[in-house]
Amino acid sequence: MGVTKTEHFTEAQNATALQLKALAHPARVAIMEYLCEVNSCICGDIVNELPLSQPTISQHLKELKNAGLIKGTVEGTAICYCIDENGIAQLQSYFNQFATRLHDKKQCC
Amino acid sequence: MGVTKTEHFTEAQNATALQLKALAHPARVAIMEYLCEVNSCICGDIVNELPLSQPTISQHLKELKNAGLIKGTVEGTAICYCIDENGIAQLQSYFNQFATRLHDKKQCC
DNA sequence: CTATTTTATCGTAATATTGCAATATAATTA
DNA sequence: TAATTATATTGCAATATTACGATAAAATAG
Repeated sequence: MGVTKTEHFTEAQNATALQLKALAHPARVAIMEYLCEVNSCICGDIVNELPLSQPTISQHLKELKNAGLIKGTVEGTAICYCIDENGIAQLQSYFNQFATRLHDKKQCC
Repeated sequence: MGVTKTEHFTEAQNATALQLKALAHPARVAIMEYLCEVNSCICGDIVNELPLSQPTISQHLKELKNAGLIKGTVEGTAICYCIDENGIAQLQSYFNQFATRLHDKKQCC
């Protein structure tokens, strides 16, 4: 055992879980917030900003990219990572809809 | 290695990551959506709704509760679990603020 | 008190994640 | 082409997560 039973859940539920999983680590939250904060599009000086090794940062960036939360474009020898507004918009929409549906129906506890 | 370096990130970043981690599994997304959908406050018939064993559901409920996303009240031999609107409000606010800050600064990619 | 019902916990196997040193790859420069 | 710079990949050890059978605990009913 120990393997998530994705086949039993809806596509949407699996997709949502994957997107949230990409943000379910403080380093990746920190990367997203840093990319959001920095005006210009910042490349691998995330490595200088965070107290993690270059391979570890690279791995976290890969996960964020796979989840559609950031995108990277080659820029000389460096790579320019920026936030993918689409991914954020999806999460924003998910929680806004959730909250709306929640207020429609009274909670009992 | 293999242990998350929480001490290097801000309290807020760690808290956000923990909350998102609680939702980073399709079963827990499904539980939240089920609790949201069901008008009355539903107890352990989540077990009947989802294709997972009772101990597994119980474990997932515990994680959601620890993260402040649901709350449970004893009701006879059963337990009534409902969504904690506070937790959802926090996540909703996080992504709304993130999106707002994002639109203020131009992205380059 | 005993049985029943409902939920939680324990123990454990299978798998996934995290982090980094070492190394590889890709683009540029000399 | 060779050296340099920036990033990615590999391999591995430590730890965490997922799932469930077995069992315990809590509340009620008889």
